[in-house]
Amino acid sequence: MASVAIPEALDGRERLIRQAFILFADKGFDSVTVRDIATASKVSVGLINHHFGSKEGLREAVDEFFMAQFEDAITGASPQELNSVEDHAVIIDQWIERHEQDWPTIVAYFRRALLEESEWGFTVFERFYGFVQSSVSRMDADGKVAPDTDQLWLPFLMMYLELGTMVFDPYIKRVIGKSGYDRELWRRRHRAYMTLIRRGVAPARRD
Amino acid sequence: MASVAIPEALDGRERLIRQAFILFADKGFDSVTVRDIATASKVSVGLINHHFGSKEGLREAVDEFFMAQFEDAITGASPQELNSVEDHAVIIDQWIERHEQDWPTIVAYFRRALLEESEWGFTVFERFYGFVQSSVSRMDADGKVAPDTDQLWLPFLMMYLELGTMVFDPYIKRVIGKSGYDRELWRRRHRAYMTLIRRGVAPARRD
DNA sequence: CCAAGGACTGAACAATGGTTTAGCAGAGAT
DNA sequence: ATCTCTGCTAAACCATTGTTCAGTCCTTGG
Repeated sequence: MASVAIPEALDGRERLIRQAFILFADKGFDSVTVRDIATASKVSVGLINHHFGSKEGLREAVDEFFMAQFEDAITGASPQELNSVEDHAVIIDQWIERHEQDWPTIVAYFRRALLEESEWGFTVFERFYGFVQSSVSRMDADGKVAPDTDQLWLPFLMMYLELGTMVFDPYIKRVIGKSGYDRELWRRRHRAYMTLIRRGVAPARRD
Repeated sequence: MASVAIPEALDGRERLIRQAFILFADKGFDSVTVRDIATASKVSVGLINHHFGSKEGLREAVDEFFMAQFEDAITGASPQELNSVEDHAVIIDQWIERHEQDWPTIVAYFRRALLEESEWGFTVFERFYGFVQSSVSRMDADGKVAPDTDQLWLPFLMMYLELGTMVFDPYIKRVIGKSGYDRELWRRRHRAYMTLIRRGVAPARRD
């Protein structure tokens, strides 16, 4: 339901990948049986092993499928000019905007991958880290961050704010009834995030 | 290895709970078989169903066992006086300090619970949220936070910083070789966290 | 001293789920 | 027209895993 329907026209292999993507995102790799996937894709069980060798092989194909989108998004966004630490958040926001229709599935899949500690999940984490880290150190070179900033932890903490929003979204849904990526909520989150990064939580010092 | 060895003297029931706690934390509920647990606990498979009815029953017992520690920690810390938003972080730090010897297992279990979205995981999340939320609004009443602060998101963002440190610790280990809860690293994280909360990342404004 | 009940065992059971395999249909090449 | 390769099917296979059950041992109460 979260994602766009899978075109009937695609061949079995392609349907399997896309359907498995949705199912893995929704229930996690272990909880989805090959029979579930086959039925939902309207193919026979055997086809999975025929094309991918094993269930694990299917996972790899799905990871690749997902990574293609992710990679494209990262490289597509990079060339932009970064003027402050806040900018990288803006880039992420834009990416989310662009992927709006299947964002829920992407979040869910990402979430699973990160929490299942698959090799691939680590790759994604590392890549994201590199992205945030380099923009922080570039900003530092430009004197845009406080001199006593911890260059090791700041990037991690900033990642936690982004990744936390993904990983804990199911809980946000239960606490306030809507996804944190809901239009209005997301806008608010953006402002709150920016404010936190810009000046922390303390009241403005009256100088 | 992460946790203290289980005393031989304990009866089967108790050994099962503690051993399952460690195994669940390490590999996740689904990936641990009842035989694994039984063998590690030096009892027979049948004993699990004898005491807990089912594997699921054992999980509940383990959750309870875990919650007991958690609860005790929360209530033990609450009465303290809170003078700024930073203080709740200090309380958390103290708690971690107190649980040092089996902290790694606690983190791992917590992590799993959140991933699996068990009913219980939600309870823990909600409880933690209540804790952070109430301290933020109390601080607000005392004029300790900026007036335009987003009362909904700030607590969540602060939670993400704490929970992110737990949930992504396996990745931290792989990126920098040590756990984020490693003595020295943790100290640095504490400072970085405080700085972020206090004044964001921008250089001090020269007034 | 005997009966009862609870902790505990280990073999047997039944279901689940990933994999294998024999075979079918259709498209393209010879 | 036949051969062959490929996508695909469905039944059968078999290891794994949670659960059940008959029975042993030991402690406690009468």
